[in-house]
Amino acid sequence: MTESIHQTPAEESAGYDPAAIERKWQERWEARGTNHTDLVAGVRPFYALMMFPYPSAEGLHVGNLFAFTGNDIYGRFQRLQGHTVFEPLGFDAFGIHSENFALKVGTHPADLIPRNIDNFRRQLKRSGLMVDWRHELSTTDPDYYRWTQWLFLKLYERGLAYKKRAAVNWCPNDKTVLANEQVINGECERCGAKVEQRFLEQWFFRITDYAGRLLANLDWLDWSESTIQAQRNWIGRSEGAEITFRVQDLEDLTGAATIASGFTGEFSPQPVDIRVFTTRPDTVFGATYLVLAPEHPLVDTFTTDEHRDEVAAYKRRSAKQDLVSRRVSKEKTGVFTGSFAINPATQAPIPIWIADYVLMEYGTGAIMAVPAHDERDFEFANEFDLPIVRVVTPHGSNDMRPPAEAPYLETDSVRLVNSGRFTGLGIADGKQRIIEYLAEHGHARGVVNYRLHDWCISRQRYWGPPIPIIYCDKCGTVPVPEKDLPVVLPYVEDFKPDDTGISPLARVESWYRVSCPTCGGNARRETDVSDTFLDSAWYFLRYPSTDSENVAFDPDITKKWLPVTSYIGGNEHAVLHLLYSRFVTMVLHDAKQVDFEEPFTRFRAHGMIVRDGAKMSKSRGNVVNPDEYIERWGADTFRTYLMFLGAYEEGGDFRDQSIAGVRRFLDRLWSSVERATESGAPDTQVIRKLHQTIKKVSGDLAGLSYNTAIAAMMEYLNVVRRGERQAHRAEVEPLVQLVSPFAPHVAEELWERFGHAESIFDAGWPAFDASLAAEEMATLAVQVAGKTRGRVQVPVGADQEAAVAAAMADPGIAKFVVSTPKKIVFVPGRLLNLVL
RNA sequence: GCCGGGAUGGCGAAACGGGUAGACGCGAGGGACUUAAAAUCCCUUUCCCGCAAGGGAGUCCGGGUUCGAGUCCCGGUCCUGGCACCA
Repeated sequence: MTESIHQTPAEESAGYDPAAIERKWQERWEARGTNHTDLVAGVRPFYALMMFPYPSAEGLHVGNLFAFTGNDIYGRFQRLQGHTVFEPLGFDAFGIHSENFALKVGTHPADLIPRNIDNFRRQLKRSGLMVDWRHELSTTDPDYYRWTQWLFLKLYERGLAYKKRAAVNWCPNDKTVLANEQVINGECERCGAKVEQRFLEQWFFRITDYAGRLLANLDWLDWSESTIQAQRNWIGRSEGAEITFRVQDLEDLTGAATIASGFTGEFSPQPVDIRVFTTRPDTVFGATYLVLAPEHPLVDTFTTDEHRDEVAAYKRRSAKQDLVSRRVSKEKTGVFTGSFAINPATQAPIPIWIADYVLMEYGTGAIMAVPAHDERDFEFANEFDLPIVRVVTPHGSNDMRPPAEAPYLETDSVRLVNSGRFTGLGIADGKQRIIEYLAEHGHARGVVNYRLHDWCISRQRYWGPPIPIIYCDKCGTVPVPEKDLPVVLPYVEDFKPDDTGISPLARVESWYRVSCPTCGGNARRETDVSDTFLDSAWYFLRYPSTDSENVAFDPDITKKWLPVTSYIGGNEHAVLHLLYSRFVTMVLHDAKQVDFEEPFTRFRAHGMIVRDGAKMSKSRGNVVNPDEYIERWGADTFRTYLMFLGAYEEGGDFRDQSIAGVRRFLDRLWSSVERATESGAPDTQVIRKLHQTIKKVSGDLAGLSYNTAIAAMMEYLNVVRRGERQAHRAEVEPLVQLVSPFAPHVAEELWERFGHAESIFDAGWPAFDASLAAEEMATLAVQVAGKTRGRVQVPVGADQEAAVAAAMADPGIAKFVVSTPKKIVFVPGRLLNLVL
């Protein structure tokens, strides 16, 4: 029992030897298959999913481990509660990150990635996750991306994949397409050259067709509120109207328009209508000019000869600008087209301009400008001396002058002015009545717009799954037949993007030259690869079916295991990854491939872990390398510390000094178990505290409140050990179970020392006795006139009378009660307030 | 600019339908054990006044509601994450 005093100091200070124990149990788990999930026979399936990592060359980031540990604890807890838990892990290894890194260090990604994955797997295994490694996957594996390509075909079949010309960021120096993240202040992140806009034919998925459903389901999903909000904003529903403005006197311009558009056929004197989208149809009387996006297809048809050069120059200029800096620069530029349109409300002719502050991608690519009530229009009107007409004013104000700065008035306390028969109406009424009025004359209709864009999945890059499409001279676009999948990404020595602006695969003639699957004639493959987000949009469907060779996901297994029971990940993926996964799942649902339309029943976003108050980054030199810490403190300590440093859903601050406290806790637990006695009876007060602790920890784990669960266990252990008392086995054995999700290795070891042959993770979760968990005596805070003056002990359930008597019996309290209380506030078991 | 999250001791943090502010841990101070140190164990530790008993103040700032506010409401400051000319 008191062996420890005979140990060498070094051994004693170590408390227990994590390295030996962790090795022992990791080996034993592997040998016993402890972490294997019986996907077929397992009862009460629980799919505990974590966002799979991108296997970087730097190795596992502590942020990954923070996320995974939190998920692992939750999974282990569910297992202990009787679920069959499936906790798979894989690698998101395609993409521009890997490719760029490989370029930088001069390795081939196909060589680099397996090394990185090996390193990640080693690190992950060391950290003691309950992962069933038999279901590991990598998105770069042809057995995986074969089905990514299959997924593309499913979308294509359903008309949800289409090709169109779209702008990309182009670095004229590196001669390559850049992702938006690679453009820093309008310059290439690598060489600093000014980035330009280029147009390429690209594949898109029609996610906008699903905007309404993607939005509506957010109402019932059990997800972190912040994530739901982010998705709502991203989908960006706005209600408004499409209003049609007719271009005036087009007859006079048609000759010019015909020439400009290269139109050589028969002239037909069709009037030209410009449709605009607005959320403020109530302000149509204040629309004093129209603005079209420079790339709007109608621009040339009504640009007058006089303005043709200027317009053409402006279009060239804005086309040259890269996508990012065009958004960043707020200066208003634009040119007049020379034409006028009729405002359908006022019948007045208003000038038509083009300007790059109007985006072709949103709405109709054209707006009616109401400079009095829109900040951007206001700036533009001031820049170019365009008229400003006030049409909204606060109640009771007779101010008809144009506002000095643009107030975006949309409240209950304003009314319309200068608006003909609608003057005097409120905003909501005005909107409705004006739409109705314009609609009668065919000038308007109510519409809903989303800011969500279709998903561009083409990447003019090498390191990704080739898009399974073949272009035939005769048959046109032909999807690769399913039986020919996968379209294997060839090993290409020179995968550097070049000045063609198209994928490196376009240089590999032996690969792209194929015969048409339909007619056998000359054909070539699509040489773009798909977006990494497509790889990760369905990986959760693959995990349970990694053994299925002939289907992407086995129908029976999928029915049993999906949708995912619990998904935990970072909010950096709140929008793209989670939205794309939802979209893909909905499509598969519509294609009768799965019987659910939402992939993740419950999602929780974990927080971010910083160090010494600042985000970890290589440049700051404050990156935590998990290996070092596991080496020094052991995986159990490291895991528990990560969970202790802050609220899981909020993140926390990593402090080197604080980790020692967690290690001390585990050391104390160890020594208490070592010294525990089985003779006699446990202390009843301690047992009472134990049951309270079980209750508290169970509740905290269910709510991911790991930090407070750990605090509760520490508090309990302090009670057990108070005054160097020897613990009874019955006092500490359940504590070992409570600790096991956090510190699985040491818990297994102690469990074995208690004489159990089975894994602690198959032993269930300790139950608490509600009557024991309840307190006998309550401490009541006593306030006199709202100030806390003392506390008294009363039996639980004591009534107000008893509480007052107890309070008045305390002279320290009674002395403040200088008059008869006017009012007594009594909260049973908590507080008594004597109001004088 | 818009949308999230946040601000609590020397430090990381607790306080979950408004009800004992600071649980738990780190650090610090004191003590025990030791020839000594480390480790371990015990005590103290929000701040101010006081030898003490005790008293006062206190959760970013300013108001408000309430018997009672870290928590709710109004206004502001700062930090942090995301989006960004979305009509």
